[in-house]
Amino acid sequence: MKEVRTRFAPSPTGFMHLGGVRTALYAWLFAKKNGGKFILRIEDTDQKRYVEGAVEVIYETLRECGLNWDEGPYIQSRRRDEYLKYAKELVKKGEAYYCDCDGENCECGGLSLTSGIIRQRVTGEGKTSFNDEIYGVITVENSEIEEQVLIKSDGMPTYNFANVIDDHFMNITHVIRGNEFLSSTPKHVLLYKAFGWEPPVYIHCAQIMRDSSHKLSKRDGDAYFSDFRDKGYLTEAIINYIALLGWSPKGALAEREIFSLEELVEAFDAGGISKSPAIFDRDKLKAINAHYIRSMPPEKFTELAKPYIPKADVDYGVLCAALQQRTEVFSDIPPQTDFIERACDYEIGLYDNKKMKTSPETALQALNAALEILGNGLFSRDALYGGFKETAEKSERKIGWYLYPLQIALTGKSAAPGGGLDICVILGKDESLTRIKQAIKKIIVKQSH
RNA sequence: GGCCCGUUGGUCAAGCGGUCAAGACGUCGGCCUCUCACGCCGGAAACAGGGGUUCAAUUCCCCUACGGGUCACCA
Repeated sequence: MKEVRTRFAPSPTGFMHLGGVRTALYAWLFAKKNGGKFILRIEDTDQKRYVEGAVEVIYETLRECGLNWDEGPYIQSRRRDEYLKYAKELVKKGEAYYCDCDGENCECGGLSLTSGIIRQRVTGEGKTSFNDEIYGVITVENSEIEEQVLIKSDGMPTYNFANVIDDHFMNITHVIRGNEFLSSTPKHVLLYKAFGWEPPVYIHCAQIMRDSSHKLSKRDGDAYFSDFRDKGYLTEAIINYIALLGWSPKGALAEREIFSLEELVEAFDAGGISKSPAIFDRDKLKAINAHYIRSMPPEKFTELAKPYIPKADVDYGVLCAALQQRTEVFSDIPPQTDFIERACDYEIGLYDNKKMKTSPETALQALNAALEILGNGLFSRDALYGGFKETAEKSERKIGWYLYPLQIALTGKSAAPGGGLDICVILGKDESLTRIKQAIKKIIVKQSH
């Protein structure tokens, strides 16, 4: 059996697009699943489009995602003479010719041989067909295929030519790429035929879309892998989601959707790649990211969350435990923890709560009680809870009647990462007492108006 | 416009001639509860349309509609 060899062949013209990451992922998974090799090749034959630093971003992204390449990176621009050599061979065989400027769009201005342009010769008769693993047999009339340029006037090969030469000599067995190349594949097949080579197996993947009629583009602001990583998404979650966008496991695994990279290798199967484009769903990505966050060890969450939390003298253990269930993306943390530095500004109407049966008036009583409970006895969650419970029972009120106002007083927010009691423990005794006193003063001042 | 490809709930999707047409996200309702969440339970929601083939079509074929890709000395 021939060794499976796949490749990822991006051009360094920007940053890593999510679609590119997905293509790389599928190619990598396919190679690993079949015990083969994954090759990286940089297709930089268009010098005008070259973007400084883009190559490094490709390397870093692939490494960060765990998609390590077994060979390469091969750089096409450094192999230009190779391509020219094979183009000349085709000319010798009569399968290609120096551009004679008959082409409508030819710009070599009658320079003919000196233009340096080499085109493939295509007889307008017959058909060319190939088998795509996803789309099946595709056939086109040769009359539809143009006599494409192989070597440009600057001596560089075109994509279509370099791609074929490299895939052949790098022994690529399976070409996995986006289906924007589906239409140019017949040209590639014709080139293989001209050389007398065996074409690889083709696996074309449908695009990732922003909505039903636009693909996810760089202009949307978050089409890049780095956009998501910078917003606080976990790379495992991004990879997991991307894998499922356009591919799904079959049979017994059909209902499963949380996969580590290793598990994806195990489950991957090209037959599960879908023919139709998939719309990128931010909510779903977020849900998967949330799943990863919630199931990570608390210590790990604390470590990753710390940079997003204001530095202060608080109980991080309790805070992070509360935050972990409330974080879908790390960037959710700052707006939840802004109360740590000081209680947020609020209207005393916030004390009105139908379910808790509270109001600014009752809050005054509740906070005074809290002052007493906090002031006496031990400052621990259990001790405080006992204190509030006892007080609540004596007064025949629900514990929330005391604790909800406490939360407001401490945070100034109707929604906080934890109830009043938790916030107390997080802030500590002194800070809590200070804030309660301030809150009491605030209510009294407002009410006297 | 020519050529190529696609079309199951709002989204990702399972299904590969006979199913009450999975599951997840989202959404709605409920439970839990010191807020908000988490968790749990439940609901609404789909085979683009029309012809065939067949005892039987979501599944096979054709047409239409809609969508996408491609028609460069870009990849």
